[in-house]
Amino acid sequence: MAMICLDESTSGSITSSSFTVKRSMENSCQMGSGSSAKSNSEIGIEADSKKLPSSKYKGVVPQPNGRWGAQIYDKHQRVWLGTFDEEEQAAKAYDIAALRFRGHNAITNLQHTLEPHKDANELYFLNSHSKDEIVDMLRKHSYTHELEQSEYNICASHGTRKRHRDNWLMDTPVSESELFDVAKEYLFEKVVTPSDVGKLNRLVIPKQQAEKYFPLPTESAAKGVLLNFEDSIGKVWRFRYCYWSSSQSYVLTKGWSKFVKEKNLKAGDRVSFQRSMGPDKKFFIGWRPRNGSSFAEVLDKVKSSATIQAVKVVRLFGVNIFNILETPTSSFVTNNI
DNA sequence: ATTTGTGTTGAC
DNA sequence: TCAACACAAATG
Repeated sequence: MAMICLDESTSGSITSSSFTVKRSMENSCQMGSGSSAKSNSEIGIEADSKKLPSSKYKGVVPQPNGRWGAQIYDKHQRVWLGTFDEEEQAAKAYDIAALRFRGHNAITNLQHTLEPHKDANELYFLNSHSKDEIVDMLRKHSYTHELEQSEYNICASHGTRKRHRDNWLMDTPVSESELFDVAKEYLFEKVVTPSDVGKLNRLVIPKQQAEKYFPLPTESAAKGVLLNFEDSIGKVWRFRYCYWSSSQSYVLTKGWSKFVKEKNLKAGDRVSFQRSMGPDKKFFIGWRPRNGSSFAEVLDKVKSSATIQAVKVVRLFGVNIFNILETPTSSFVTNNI
């Protein structure tokens, strides 16, 4: 008889009694075991069942008490990301870990909106911390707070580059090619004027920057040239670039209004330009709202520092992330801002 | 007493 | 890699 009782208990009926209350509210009936994932996600599990309900989210596993665990596998090993009240919280935790562990192409549960500067901050934050640090934050449910804290710090600490000790460009498992095959040099940015976004279909490039970064052969100055610029989502924009002798200014003309329209540029917004550092020398264009985070401002400031050799901007997760090259003595050292 | 999250297994 | 499951370690 003892044997029978043990068999019954191991199947879960005893322990289930204490927690089925909450779970029974959330779930309903049980399905056949075979098919699983998709169907279970919408249907749920029977009230009295000893079976735990599968989550519809990747990396999310049910807990006996009705809560949800999050886990991710890395190097043949499970990494526990903590437990959460809500299934979606666990899913989000997995997503964050996936982005940190596997890069921007990682499959995630939630469809994250690609908001330019907000994402840049978060991705920069993610890669400025070790996997362990991110996991700790997730397990302690402090990730969001830490992230907000860091955004404040980034804006508040402009010149100081002490904040992050870990150099993600040096020790991160993110593949080097993934980072450097898209390395870009930050050139400059302009706060667009009302007429830059008006009906004139032109953007005035500040003379100094224009002559430095977009040199225009005098023979083609009036006629202009066509320049290609790739934006943060990989779309290529073609603008006519020429010199207007009447106003003695360099301008992007044909094609510009289309960019203004699609990006919904408003006066006061910032447009930035980058150039790939490889042999190809492609141009890139970016923009951010008037009150966006001040990465570009940081770059402009830190670039004027004597020890700064160059500012590298790399594209990661579809956004631009920058890196400083400086020469303390003779050797190169890479650092975070 | 409860909850976490690890040990383990088998499917993909 | 991944999640299902059982249960020991951890926690209150």
